[in-house]
Amino acid sequence: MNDIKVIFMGTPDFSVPILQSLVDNYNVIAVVTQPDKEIGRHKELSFSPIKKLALNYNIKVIQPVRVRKEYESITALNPDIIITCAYGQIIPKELLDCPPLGCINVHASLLPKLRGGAPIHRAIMDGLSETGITIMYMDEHMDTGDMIENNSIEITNTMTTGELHDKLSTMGAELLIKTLPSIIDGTNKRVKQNEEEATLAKLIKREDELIDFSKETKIVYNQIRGLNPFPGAYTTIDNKVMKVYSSRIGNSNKGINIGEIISIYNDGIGIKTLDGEIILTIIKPEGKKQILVKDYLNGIDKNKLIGKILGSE
RNA sequence: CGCGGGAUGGAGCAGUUCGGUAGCUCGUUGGGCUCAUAACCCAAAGGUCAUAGGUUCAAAUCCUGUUCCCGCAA
Repeated sequence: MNDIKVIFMGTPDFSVPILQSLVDNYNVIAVVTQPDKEIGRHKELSFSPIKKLALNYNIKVIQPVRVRKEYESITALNPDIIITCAYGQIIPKELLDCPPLGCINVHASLLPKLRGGAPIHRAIMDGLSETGITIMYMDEHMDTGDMIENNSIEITNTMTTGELHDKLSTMGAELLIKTLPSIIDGTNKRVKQNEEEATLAKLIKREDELIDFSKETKIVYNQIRGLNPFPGAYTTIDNKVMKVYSSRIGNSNKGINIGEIISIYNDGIGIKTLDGEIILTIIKPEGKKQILVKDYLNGIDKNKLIGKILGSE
């Protein structure tokens, strides 16, 4: 059964372990990924992580600009099954109907919770205590198809998106390999999603990255760890952008102004929030590298820092 | 060549405007104090000032090229 023809569609690091495990166990005849992008300051052409892996194994790579229109090179390969994971484009009906065993998606949440493009970031930013992986059939809408199998994982209070990403990525690969045999021989489960329980995990936009200190401390804290390590939460200081990668919750009630620097600690700076204090511990000032606030404080006059307002333009 | 910031002992910075002794806060090492300490006191080690060339009696500083890092925009 392992000689069935598999096509994998995916793009970022998250989908790399999934493709790797497929390559190890099945006959992957082609990989579909996003087109090469000009990225960075000097517009260097960059391959997606999935393309790099595929090239290592000499697997055919297809990179449609719009897969909605350019699906024929994929259907022409007559795959038995298509497996997607964080591909980045909507799959057209023509493609969904093509493989006899269907189109299977590996999604990084416990559906119907957190449908959409940023389920890992949103799980932490929303302060959830649990998330997971769902293996599902795809349909014409975003993450709404019937569920086959899932596996949950606890989100601890200190976990970042980066840590959760890596755990879910590994879990997704394992669950897929465990589930695939039943899909191939037709003995798998098939459960409809409960629409009433559905939530959305929208893509992260620039405005989602700006820290709003007028929110509760817990919300700010979740935002910061939810955007670590990428793309990073940010605020401004002296009219310059400052990214914030790590923080802890303080217990001071000093200060009047939201966003004001109210305390200096050995390892961080305390900022006034709606209901208390958030202590920033890892930051990246504009033009600098990411540094511990402990180190940042060595180079500046601490007395001048007290009373500054962050995020005030 | 999209716009901008940056490179100075192990870390974070000042010094560059106006050329003239390598400085600060930490860390490290050794010693002291202390019941004790991440606290305090004393001392020491540690820097081709990213790199190449130019101007000059003299360059971290002025001029030119190069490399690397970062923010924005895509």
